[in-house]
Amino acid sequence: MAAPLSERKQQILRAVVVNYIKTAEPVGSRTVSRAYKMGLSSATIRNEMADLEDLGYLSQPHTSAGRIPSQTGYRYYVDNLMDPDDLSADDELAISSSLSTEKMREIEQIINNSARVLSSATNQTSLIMGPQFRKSAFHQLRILPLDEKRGLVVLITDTGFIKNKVIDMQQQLSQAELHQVVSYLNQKLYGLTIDQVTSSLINELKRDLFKRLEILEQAFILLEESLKEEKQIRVFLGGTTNILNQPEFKDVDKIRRMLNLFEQEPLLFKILEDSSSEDDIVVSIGEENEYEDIQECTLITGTYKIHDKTLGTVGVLGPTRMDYSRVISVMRRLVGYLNQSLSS
Amino acid sequence: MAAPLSERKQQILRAVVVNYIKTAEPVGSRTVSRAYKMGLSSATIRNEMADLEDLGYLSQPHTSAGRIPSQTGYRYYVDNLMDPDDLSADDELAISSSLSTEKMREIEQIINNSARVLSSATNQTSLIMGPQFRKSAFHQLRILPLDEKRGLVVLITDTGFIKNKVIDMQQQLSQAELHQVVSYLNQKLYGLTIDQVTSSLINELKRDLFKRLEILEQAFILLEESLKEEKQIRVFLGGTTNILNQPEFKDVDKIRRMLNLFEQEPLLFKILEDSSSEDDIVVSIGEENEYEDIQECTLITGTYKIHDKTLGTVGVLGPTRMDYSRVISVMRRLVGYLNQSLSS
DNA sequence: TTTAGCACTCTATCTTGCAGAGTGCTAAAA
DNA sequence: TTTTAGCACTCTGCAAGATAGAGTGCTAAA
Repeated sequence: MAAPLSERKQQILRAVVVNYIKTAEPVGSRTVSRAYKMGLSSATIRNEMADLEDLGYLSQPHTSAGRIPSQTGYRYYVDNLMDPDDLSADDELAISSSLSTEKMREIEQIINNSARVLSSATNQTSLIMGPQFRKSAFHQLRILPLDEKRGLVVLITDTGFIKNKVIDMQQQLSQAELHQVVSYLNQKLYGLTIDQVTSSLINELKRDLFKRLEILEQAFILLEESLKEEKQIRVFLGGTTNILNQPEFKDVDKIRRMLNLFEQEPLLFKILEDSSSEDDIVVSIGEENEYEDIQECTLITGTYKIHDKTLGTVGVLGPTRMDYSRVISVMRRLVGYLNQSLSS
Repeated sequence: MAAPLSERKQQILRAVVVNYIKTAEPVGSRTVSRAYKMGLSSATIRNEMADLEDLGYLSQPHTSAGRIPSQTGYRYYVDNLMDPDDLSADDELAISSSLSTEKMREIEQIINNSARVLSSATNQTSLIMGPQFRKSAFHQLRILPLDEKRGLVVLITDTGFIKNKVIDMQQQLSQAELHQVVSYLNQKLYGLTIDQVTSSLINELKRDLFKRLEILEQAFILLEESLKEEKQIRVFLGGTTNILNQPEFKDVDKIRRMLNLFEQEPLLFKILEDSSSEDDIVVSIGEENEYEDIQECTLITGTYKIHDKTLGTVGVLGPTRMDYSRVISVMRRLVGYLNQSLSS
């Protein structure tokens, strides 16, 4: 399998992949010899293509059709043959304008826009995992009295999350006492990620503060509920209808399975999390994906950060026949802008 | 058009509608005479059916096919012929258990669950408009100092919305001054709906308070942004893939148009708002819908309330061939539970 | 007024035939 | 030894017919 391909074979493989990505039609020897003038007749190309098929890089839908890349073929293309796609000025503009011009304070809105841009620039479906609340670090807890009976607990993280909850206070507490308790909690919790605020830690704190327990019970409930509630993180989708434009999804049954998948947020979350790496863009082709439902697809993922801390994952999902170099370029650019606009 | 139908014609019309809803196949005279033994031969039924076609209640896909209900036919059925569907114990349980058992604090989660239940119980796509922030009444505004340079503005409505925003305070303000300003605002705004807080009102308030203007500028921005940002209210969808099971959507192009519609939240919002009435369940059949995209569909809507105040709209969207009586029953029940669980 | 009977129409499906695209192989040319 | 031309062969997709089935409308009898 690791036998290095001759220069000529590489050129032919590239030609087939590029052509198939563009046309979605099996590529014949004539097409290759004509379109990519390398001074070879179709017969020669035919022989080479037969070799490439034996080596597992190409396959034939039926005896008298052209060749299409196999999964291994795509992999070889991505690893060795692909040349980087320079984004057009238009693309560049589309990405930057939809992200940076507007002053978007809401992180949710930024993510949503990103999903839209990513899907429309790639013509595929995009999935973006929202920032993971649980991985954020505890920053500040406040309790704001609303009236005699109620208060507002506010929890702020370093990544800009603000969680709040109205609580009932069964027992009156003086301003000073409240302040004292709150600052104790802040001191204990500061810098911990939400994940680290386990219930055992909460219990420990409760013991320390048991005198004021009744009032703070509700505040602890906020903490605990935050943990539970955010277990399923939102995954933002863009361009789910784009798969309908792909000829490989003209079968209604495949469409159904795909759309069904899109409705299962927790699963999408797992898929994204599993196949992504913090460092670079990851390309998972066909059966390289663990999840059966997307083994006819390619998933390309990247991660975005705020102040060098990984916040979430960005993904593009489409048929294995996808414009790899374009998607990768777009994603790289998008992630760049995203990092930049989140850090401000 | 208003000529009353004979009892027999009504029975036949009902038979055709019921049968077509069930099978999605044109209904022939033989089928009607056999299945609904009313002691008439198929020939007689044929004559009656020809009459019903002349009257506009039925139509024929082609000369030698059975009849299918026209839009007018469905309308007549819904208004005069339909008998109420008693929900099975299973359905009843499915609805109640997925809504009331769990202690769901988050309104978003309640709505989301409702959408799921509604779509799975009806096998159609469900749309639920979240509570309308803009129609909520202003309840309380608070400003909570976080540190020397920043504060948290909190806006609370009577329907339990809590909006907040971190603001920069360019200028130090004493606790007392802040308190004074905030209570002035609360007094002026209390009880107004968010819709009523127009920018002219805001400007007026700004004039009154112009001495502290710089600090409060940010608080006003929160108000104004709330107005803008919430213009497009979230519409929760359930069972979007259900349309794929409907034989009328076996055309990929129709599917695409439908799914495209589902991605346009503001449009969905308008559709729901326009065709709903506060009082009862509304059935809009085919071209009775204003929006071209759904003129091959039927939209059934209802509204849910909290303390007798209308919060949002619930809808079921599917082909005109839908099980009207079932959908209406399910929706009526769901809205009941929803009202109940929101008011607590 | 209802019914039986029959000719007619339309659709869906299956078969057949054919053109087009592309291959693999062989033998000749470089 | 490598490349090329030529040719027979295979497979698909499409169009044109053929056929069965369902259901109608009409007419004449009950």
